[in-house]
Amino acid sequence: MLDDIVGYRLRRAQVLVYQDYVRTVGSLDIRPAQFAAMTIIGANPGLSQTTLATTMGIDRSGAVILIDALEGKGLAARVPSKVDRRTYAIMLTDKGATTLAELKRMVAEHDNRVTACLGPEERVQLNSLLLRLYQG
Amino acid sequence: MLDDIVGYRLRRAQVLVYQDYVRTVGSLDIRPAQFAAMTIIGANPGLSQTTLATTMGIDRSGAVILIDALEGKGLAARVPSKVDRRTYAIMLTDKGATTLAELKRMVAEHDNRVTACLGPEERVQLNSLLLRLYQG
DNA sequence: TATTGTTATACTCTATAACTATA
DNA sequence: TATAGTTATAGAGTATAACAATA
Repeated sequence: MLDDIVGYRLRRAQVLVYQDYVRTVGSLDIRPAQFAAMTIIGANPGLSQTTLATTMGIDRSGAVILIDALEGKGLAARVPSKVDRRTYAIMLTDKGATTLAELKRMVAEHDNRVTACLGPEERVQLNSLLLRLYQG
Repeated sequence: MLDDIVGYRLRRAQVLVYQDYVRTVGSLDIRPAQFAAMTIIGANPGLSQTTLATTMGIDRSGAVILIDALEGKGLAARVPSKVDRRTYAIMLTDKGATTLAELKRMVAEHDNRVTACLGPEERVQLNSLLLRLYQG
């Protein structure tokens, strides 16, 4: 009965995947949301906190906390914008870029392990079905 | 980059599915975990709180809070066990059984809406792939 | 007036550890 | 001693609302 509900399966799968994520990158102590933020900053250096927030689908106040954490670890930096003195350009530090590269390796390994029970074409299928679920 | 990571897609899909769940059963104010608990109790009347907890993969203390909430709404009841005075037999009340039946209809509708973008055989595929993800 | 970043606050979910009463 | 239920507490995650500085 519960097993026929997509939300229930999504949650159970996510719990398991999350546990493997923590086991994999636990030593670095970078949360999934922090990894997502670092990836987005790495691909869009100089973006504002509000842009980061809307990209991640969270509130602006959440981006503040996220950047606070990354800044506290020396992984990201707030650079005052020269065109708009209300905003910061968010950048990865050198340490942040190095750490992100290492994280990407670890997360790729984690992703492979977590989907090890699926064949190559099944992984593609799963990703495509999930994508359609949240893109309509 | 993020879109290639199964954990990221799972989370994004789950957020969307959760929002639709809240919109669907919002008026009843029954959380997903509470619905799961009610479903399990309905299928296994008289089970103990510890059994419920292990079935749901949560801590015993979490089951206490869950049953407290259901009891507070008059949906479930703790019946003292006659064979082991440490335990309670957890039951749905009549109101709980009625509410569960209504919830199941609403959740089925919610599940259909959320997977409306998929064809019938794609829904089966998604459920099967998710199941294999957390069953190995 | 509107927007950016910020803070304070609160709420949900969940885990851990210690307690009690029973076994 | 081991287990069931309970409580207190703490942590992560996120949202809301209000504020100052700037546009």
